[in-house]
Amino acid sequence: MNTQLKKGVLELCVLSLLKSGDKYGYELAESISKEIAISEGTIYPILRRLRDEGCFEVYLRESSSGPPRKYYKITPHGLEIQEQLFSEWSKLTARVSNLIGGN
Amino acid sequence: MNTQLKKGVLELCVLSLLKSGDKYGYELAESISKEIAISEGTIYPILRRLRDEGCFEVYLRESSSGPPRKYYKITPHGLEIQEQLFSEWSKLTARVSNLIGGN
DNA sequence: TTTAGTACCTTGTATTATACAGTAGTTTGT
DNA sequence: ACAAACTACTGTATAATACAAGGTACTAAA
Repeated sequence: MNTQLKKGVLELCVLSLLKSGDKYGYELAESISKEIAISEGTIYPILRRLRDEGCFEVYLRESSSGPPRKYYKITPHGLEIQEQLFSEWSKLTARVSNLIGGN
Repeated sequence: MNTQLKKGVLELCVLSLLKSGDKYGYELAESISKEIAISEGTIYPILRRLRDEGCFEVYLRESSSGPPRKYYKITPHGLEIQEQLFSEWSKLTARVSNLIGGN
């Protein structure tokens, strides 16, 4: 799938998925992969960036099936960012529709 | 508007707009600006790239209200690219919807 | 016991589309 | 003569994803 089209969208996906509960990186990568082709390594830079921007709190939890998992918990600031991004995404898709019509 | 979300989309817009008839650069910039905020200089690198990839033929036509206009005429190859891009864009929007649900 | 495979996280380099600001030439109106 | 709108172009910067590689932990099979 076209790389460029995904720009910014994965960020929205990550934030949105975390609205419904804490998740760990690998889990997010798996969920997103089911709909959108991404290489696994793609997700971690996004998580780090968003964490650095204060969108997440992070904690470790042991797993019975592998190494400890790093869980991401969305913060109020993260929620704001998510809403803003979602709003821009919605606007953009609507406007592109206007522009290109049925073609 | 979020810069990253536009990546790849402007290309789709340009190609789609040219399906309904030849247009010149400034005209495309104006049309797109009505829906999506872009600075005028943004459009020309896109046009050059797509032309280099064989999506357009180009011709000059004098204008009575300014310097000569450079018209872009989409080629069969350009049409293919447009269809492909449109298809990917449609898939992406659908899949993002799946992923983020109502949130 | 060794090996393979899967779960999980990280990082560095490359790619590439848009942003922005600036240049430049033409025509019209004042 | 001058300003303003019209039209085209370019160079530098920014920033998100791709990809590859590496590393640790645990499990199951050979």
